[in-house]
Amino acid sequence: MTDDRHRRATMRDVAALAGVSLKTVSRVVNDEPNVTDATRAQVQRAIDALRYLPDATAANLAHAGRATHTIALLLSAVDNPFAACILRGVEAAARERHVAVFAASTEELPDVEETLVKAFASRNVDGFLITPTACDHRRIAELLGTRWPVVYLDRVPSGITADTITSNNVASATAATQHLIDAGHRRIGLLTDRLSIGTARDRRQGYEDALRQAGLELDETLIQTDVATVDDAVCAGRRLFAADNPPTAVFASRNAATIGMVRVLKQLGLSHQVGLISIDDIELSDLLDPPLTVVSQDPEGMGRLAAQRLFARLDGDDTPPVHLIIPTTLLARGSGEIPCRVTSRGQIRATIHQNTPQETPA
Amino acid sequence: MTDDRHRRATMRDVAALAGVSLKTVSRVVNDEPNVTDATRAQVQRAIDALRYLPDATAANLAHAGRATHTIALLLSAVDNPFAACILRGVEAAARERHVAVFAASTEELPDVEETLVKAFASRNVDGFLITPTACDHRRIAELLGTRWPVVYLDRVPSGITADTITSNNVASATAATQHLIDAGHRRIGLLTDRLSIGTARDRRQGYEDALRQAGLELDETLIQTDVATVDDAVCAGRRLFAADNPPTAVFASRNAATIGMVRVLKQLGLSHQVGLISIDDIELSDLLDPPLTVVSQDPEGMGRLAAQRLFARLDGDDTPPVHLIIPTTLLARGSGEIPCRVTSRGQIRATIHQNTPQETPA
DNA sequence: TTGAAAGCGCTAACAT
DNA sequence: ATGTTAGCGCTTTCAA
Repeated sequence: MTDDRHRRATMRDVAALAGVSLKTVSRVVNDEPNVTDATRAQVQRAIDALRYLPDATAANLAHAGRATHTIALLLSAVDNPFAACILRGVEAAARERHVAVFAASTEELPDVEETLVKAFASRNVDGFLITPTACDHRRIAELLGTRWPVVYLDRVPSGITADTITSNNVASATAATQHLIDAGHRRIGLLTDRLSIGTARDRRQGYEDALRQAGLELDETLIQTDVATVDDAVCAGRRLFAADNPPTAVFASRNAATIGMVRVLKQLGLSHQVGLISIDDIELSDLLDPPLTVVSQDPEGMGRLAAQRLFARLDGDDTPPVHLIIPTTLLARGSGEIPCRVTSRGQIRATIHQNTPQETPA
Repeated sequence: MTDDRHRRATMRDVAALAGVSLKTVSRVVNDEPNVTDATRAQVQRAIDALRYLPDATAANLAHAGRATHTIALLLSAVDNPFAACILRGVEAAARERHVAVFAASTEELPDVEETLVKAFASRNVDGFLITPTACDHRRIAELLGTRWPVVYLDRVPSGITADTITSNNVASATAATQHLIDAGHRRIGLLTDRLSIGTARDRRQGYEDALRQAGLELDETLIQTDVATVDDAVCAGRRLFAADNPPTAVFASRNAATIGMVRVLKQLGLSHQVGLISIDDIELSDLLDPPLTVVSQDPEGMGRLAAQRLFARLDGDDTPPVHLIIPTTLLARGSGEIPCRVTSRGQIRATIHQNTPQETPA
């Protein structure tokens, strides 16, 4: 061999050094009974001397069907703070069971999602935790069959029934919108993601519910969909406030939407005039001026719960799929309590021109 | 068998169904030559019918010493925005090579770090990317030997020489401190992590260098170490401003330190009186009042570069270890340009008492 | 209490 | 172009 230095000690090496059989070493490594203390010590010495580390994948292969103690977590993007907290929660639950976590980003692309699922299934993970992209998930469910349990996170997968953990999106959106209505607003803008994503649909639903309950009419021009990035949100926000009859408050239903909206309001000098409520708390949001009123979710709890559900499935739980809904909390911090001061049509628009004319499209 | 439904089709099953030998299926699966199109199609049909998915771990075991296309990334905490961006960069580079990434948090605990290293080595990862905890890394280096290459990230590991990617911490800290000096400050507070962490030592070094260059004396009472969390930073900040002769500006050398410091300054009503510069840009920090002046790092680039270095090692690069240093950028946005207005001793302290007496310790 | 043989799912080297 | 044999590192029989 050219690079024997790279070779790793095997159980066979340990057995040879300790002067026992393979199986005896196996017994010691796996803490099985029927080994005398003397033999055990002898083997242990060889293990230490060779710095032997068991090969978990070979062990798994031998005892076919046994757990690899490895799971895969598919997020839209691992660096989104919300996703990062989910990962944290998953990791916490996983560590207790000595389970390792593969983390990956789907980029919201069904193709990437499927590629990742195959890649991890091929690596023999025990199961999957997936934030589903907006596509029919029957393909993935078929691919995984009954061999790999899946728990869906944050969004309900379409086309299938499976274990799912989400926030109470409709109720959260209703509460957020209601909160703005309570502050006197009648024209409330909505920023939301692509409606192919269930979460976005739910939040729009909650928004509409609140308007209806308050007897307010739905104005489609106040609704900006397909807001996936901060830049999208900036564009959407500018569009809203360049319109003839702009909103007096905005409900930003995603963290990216919120960040963009805060940026726009600041640029337009409207931070203290326009009400703003957001879903998803972000670091520093309580230190903004005004502090951000948010409907705070519990991504870490979501991750932990999803992992626990997956482990229950792996432990043999074969009860019907459940949809667990995690409650949210409205944190009134300032931006959502700005009263509706606009009485005459167009007043806010005038303010825009005055402060930052260059920001308003021709 | 009790649960044959859970059984996964093997290459043998495919061979049987296609009426060919194992090896022929193997050739088709691995796109090897010497299979007629007809046979290939025949095998492919069996693969599709059985929804066969190759077992990557078995393949790896067979061709011993071959890559598993799996690496492990150890971060201090996966939900820290800085760490999450590193993960993102690593993932981007890894995906190009079809490499899967295990992500895990050390919690800054050497024991956890070692446990994780063993857990991933045992799972046959190809190599490691590690943000080292504050401990002698010879143990880990010995454990991993030459079998597993390691690239260290963000911090220089102590006790060993190995591939390492860091920011230019000393220079960044010097620049940050110098920036405050340029604004007229003479008493500059420093918030930094435990000095057992190299990064913290480097940043303190840079701070001291800048003071020395400006002919300013070092005042130990202005230096708060062991700031690891936001809460630590809040406490440290209060201590600084409760002192007899408080600083007129602060250099917060970590994102947690910055967040805590912003909080304290806001509570004390000093946001516009005290200069503040930070290392590590955070989402929303440009929207604070005043906007935060930061020395921005490139965690995503760091992650990507580290992964590329690891892959180079895996591809056989055996040149001596390198220490790659990623440049940083000072973004002057407001908080760091607040001029030094304090002329008489104790003036700031008076302000504190006036605004929020309850915040000042007895 | 210990060990020998068989085989997990796959690939390498060598037939045919 | 296709198949056979051996074996990766380990665990499971089952025998001693």
